[in-house]
Amino acid sequence: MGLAKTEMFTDAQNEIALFAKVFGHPARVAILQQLFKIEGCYCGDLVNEIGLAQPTISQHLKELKHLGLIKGNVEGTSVCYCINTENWSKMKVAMLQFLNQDVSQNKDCC
Amino acid sequence: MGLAKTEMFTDAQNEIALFAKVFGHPARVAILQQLFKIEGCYCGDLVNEIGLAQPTISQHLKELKHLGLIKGNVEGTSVCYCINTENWSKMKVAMLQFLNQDVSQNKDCC
DNA sequence: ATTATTAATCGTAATATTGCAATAATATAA
DNA sequence: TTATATTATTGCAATATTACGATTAATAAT
Repeated sequence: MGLAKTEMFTDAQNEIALFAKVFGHPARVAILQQLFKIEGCYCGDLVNEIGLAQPTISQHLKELKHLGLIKGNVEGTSVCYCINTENWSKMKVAMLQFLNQDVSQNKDCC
Repeated sequence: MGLAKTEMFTDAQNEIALFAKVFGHPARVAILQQLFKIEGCYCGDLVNEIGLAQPTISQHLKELKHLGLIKGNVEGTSVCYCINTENWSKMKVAMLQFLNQDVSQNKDCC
């Protein structure tokens, strides 16, 4: 199969999984960290910084953009990428709610 | 390939990616939510609750256990699963640090 | 116009993931 | 001991992911 049965789960569960999935590769983690750190965030800079091939970085950027976590602006032959702060905040709401769950009663049931 | 070049990234980046990856499937999200919600957390209960086949649930539980986020205790023929609260907290430290990043200066560089 | 720069896309190989039927393993009950 | 209940493991098919070379597209510089 290789394909998740998303119809069996709630929208909230699928949303969390989608966001988590995109964070599930260290290259995308590194890209996002770099975008938070650097103001000038050209694609080529990320290729140099991270060390994967240009098409590979481009592909990871596409996934991040597709989820709305970053945006890219064409500047001549370059493309400037940066965090989509509004959507990042929205993502955080969902993820934090999941991560901040607490065991209701007895700490260790088993 | 299909295989991440982990050696190019920091331990912290790889750790975040590993945790995120395990949250990247709605079934594992659902399992964890159920374990937070219910005290008696038998494997069979999860099969009924979630609706995937028993081997599939068992496999997802294995991954969660392998990362240390849950623990399982044998009780007769059943196995009681629950959140490993200590490790969950440790995971949260790493994930929150990543999620709480803030853009340093100008909100939208592009 | 030609050439250089930069990034996206295509095609493909290698590997990983998901899901389940069949089976095995383990412990309890009769 | 034999049957029953519960979970783990194995094997396999379908699909997804990762990575990159080759190419294309688009703009800028000469």
